[in-house]
Amino acid sequence: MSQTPRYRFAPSPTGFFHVGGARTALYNWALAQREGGVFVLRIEDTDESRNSPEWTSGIIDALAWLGIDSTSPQFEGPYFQSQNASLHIAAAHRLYESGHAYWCDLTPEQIQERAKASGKQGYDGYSRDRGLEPGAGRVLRFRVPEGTTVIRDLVRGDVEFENSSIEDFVLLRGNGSPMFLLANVIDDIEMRITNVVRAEEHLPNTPKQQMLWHSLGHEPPVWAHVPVLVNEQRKKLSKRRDKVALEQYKDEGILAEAMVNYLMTLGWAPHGDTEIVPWSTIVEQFRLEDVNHSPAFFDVKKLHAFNGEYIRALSIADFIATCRPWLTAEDVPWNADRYNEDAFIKVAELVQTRVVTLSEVPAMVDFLFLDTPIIDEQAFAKTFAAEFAVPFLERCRAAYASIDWTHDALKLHLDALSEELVVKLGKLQAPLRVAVTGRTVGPPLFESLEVLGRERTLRRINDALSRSV
RNA sequence: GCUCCCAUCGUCUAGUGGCCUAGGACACCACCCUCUCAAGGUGGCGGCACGGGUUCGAAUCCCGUUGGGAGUGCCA
Repeated sequence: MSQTPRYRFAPSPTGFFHVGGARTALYNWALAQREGGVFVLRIEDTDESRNSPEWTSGIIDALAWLGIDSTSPQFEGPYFQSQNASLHIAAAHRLYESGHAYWCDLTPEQIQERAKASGKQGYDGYSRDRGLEPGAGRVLRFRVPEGTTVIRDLVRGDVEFENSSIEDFVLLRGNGSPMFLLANVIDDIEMRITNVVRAEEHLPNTPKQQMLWHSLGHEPPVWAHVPVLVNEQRKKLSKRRDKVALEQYKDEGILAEAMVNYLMTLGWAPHGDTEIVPWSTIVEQFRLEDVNHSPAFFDVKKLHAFNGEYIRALSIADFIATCRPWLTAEDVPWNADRYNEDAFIKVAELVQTRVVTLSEVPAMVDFLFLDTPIIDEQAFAKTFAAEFAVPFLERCRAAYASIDWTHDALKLHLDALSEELVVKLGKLQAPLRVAVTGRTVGPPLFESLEVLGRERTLRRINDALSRSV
């Protein structure tokens, strides 16, 4: 009879949610879902400097954005490591009483001196058999046994560590507070965790944790250490150098589904030859045994490609709804009261295939809501340098004053002009586009004009004509 | 330094001894479509780090070399 699998995600609240953490959380969540297990969230807040209540709600929000729903029956927590401190300390004392740990009065400086004198690194086990009693400033150290420790890891297979290469590590600090390693293990035991899936950087700590599990009389969980995410220099993603905050990607208009899908293809791939798959497929197919062993480059370009796919897959109604927050934000280039959703709806379809992130949307339609367009000077100079530009615009102005105001009629007229002036339509329309939208690229021009309206179009042509002389 | 991990196109990956003339995706290039730009379509470029084994047969197994990475706190 197998027990229900209990996975866990144990971030420390450092102020923002890291994309690497997001991937680890997603791995755990996918597995818990598929196996009918539980996803336990534990906030590892035992370091004072990494603790602030709003960080925690930030984590919950980030998880929710990723689709990890804290109200799901398969979600448990959040638990707070700091609240279990007495449990950690009690366990440490049990370890002392059973002979698995001992007290040590060496200061870090003394340890360094001894290491220097002996030519070996680290703590040398000096206090192992000194039979010290607990006392002020004394740390409790784990007595690492002889032998070897084998970690059964689902992604890496068996990893062997020589115990002699592991020093007697600290369980309790001189001030009596528990160390992370201990707290982590005690919490996992307490929460009946059966599967630990986390980043590879924890692998070197795992033998210590496994020894703790055994010393405390428990069978260790199933381990799985997944490769880290790296930057183009192939270094672990760091918040100092790299853009790693999930929030930043959300703010630039990355869709959660795209982020989730992309993250899952780092170190793993769905079956078949498309990587764009719904979460349900991922849950069906994801197995730790299939996770790649080497670090994966977090490629923003590919993330954007995924995002473009997801944006284009949206129904037009969903696309409009998804754009709304970006079009009604504070920092939009037009006066908020000038925003007209009906106008946006008319061009939405044309915008949808032209953006990769939602943050690009406002700049693509700003000319509709601005009194006067934001003129790109370089584009203006370049397009108005053409000989035909001014005469063309003058004729355009004359014709557009009376023509039927539909994109077809608008275009038809330019087609005729194009033939007459022997300038290809593609070139011909450029000055018009710059005059009206301020830019050289954008949604199809005649549809844009139709939505803009005759009056505003003519005014902008006038403005352009007068500034070009 | 020491411990551990890793190695398929530029990048993310498929591949678990014969289906591999190594497949897909992103990026890149070309062409088609086209009112700009996209989107879409078609095609192209490009890889098993190296050296030894094992085997009738190796990207796949073993060993070594080289190259990367992670860890190495009274941080988490």
